Amino acid sequence: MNKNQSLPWDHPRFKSWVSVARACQLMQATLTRELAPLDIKPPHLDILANLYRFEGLSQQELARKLLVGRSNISMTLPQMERRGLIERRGDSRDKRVLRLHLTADGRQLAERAMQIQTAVIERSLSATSLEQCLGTAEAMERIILALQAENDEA
Amino acid sequence: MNKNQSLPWDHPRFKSWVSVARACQLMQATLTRELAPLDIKPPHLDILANLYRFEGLSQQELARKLLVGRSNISMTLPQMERRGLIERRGDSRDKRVLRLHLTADGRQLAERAMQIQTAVIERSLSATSLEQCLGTAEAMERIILALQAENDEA
DNA sequence: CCGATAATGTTCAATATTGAACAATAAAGT
DNA sequence: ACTTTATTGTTCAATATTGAACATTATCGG
Repeated sequence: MNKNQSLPWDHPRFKSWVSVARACQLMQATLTRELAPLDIKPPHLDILANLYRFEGLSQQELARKLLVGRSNISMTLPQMERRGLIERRGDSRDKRVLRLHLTADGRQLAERAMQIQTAVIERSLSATSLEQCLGTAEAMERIILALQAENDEA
Repeated sequence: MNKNQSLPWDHPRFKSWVSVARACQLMQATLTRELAPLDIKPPHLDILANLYRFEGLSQQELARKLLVGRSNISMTLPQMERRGLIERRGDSRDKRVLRLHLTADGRQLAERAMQIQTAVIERSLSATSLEQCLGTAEAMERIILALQAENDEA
């Protein structure tokens, strides 16, 4: 009778989420492989893409968007700066913050990397209808809200 | 005209996938926090859950299921063995492989951890209908197949 | 049987990630 | 003005993860 505890694998929502997690992991692995020729990894792409879209972000804001610690950003950015991909300029009003900007090289690399990422996504989702994609996105947004609410109280 | 290149954020599938990835990251963070009292992290739970379900797995098989390198498993398992959660017994037919088993403690911890995980999932997906969960799972399975096919050729 | 090839697990160096402690600056409360 | 509290970025030690090189054992072709 299994100790009166139903196994997780019998929960439909649990099983669904396992599929989501696995797909994410595989996507990550594929993206890592495809980005290798550019000599960057998914975390770098995340940074480049965010700076591409949101010019002048601070390190704190960037860390929050990427859901990583400040120390992570603080140790990763200098590498990218040395590679000439980004610039860090002090904010004139608040001497604590550093505002982040892409260089011309960084912007170009960002475009190439995002093109690769888009291609991978298009390939893997090509068998899924637009409607189902949007439905999935909607479900994910609800989950994101629920988890953010939980994380905020904690 | 943006260099004749449409931005990724305009691709509906791209945007959908971003939601998926973000939800996964948040779920991971939440799970990490909720598992802390048991003094384990998501990777350990993955191992425990797989051994709970598939008794006698080899390290290689486990690594493949979890999508991590063999070396990862090879460095993580001894810790769990020292904690008395698992056992590694040599296979009698093939002297290369080690077969993995949960101890009584390991099984108990696995149950508690899976209960926590299930609770987190149920909470975060409660606002999503079963139909939509299943629809999402179906989409994810298709994506998994596509990505596995890609990874296999490479 | 024997040599070549493949599979399994281990080790090691390189890299990534985290959280805590810290210094500098800003904001708020008095 | 001044003390307290918060915020931002950095540093450091601890931990995780990876890929390559390696030793051991299996398997396959002759």
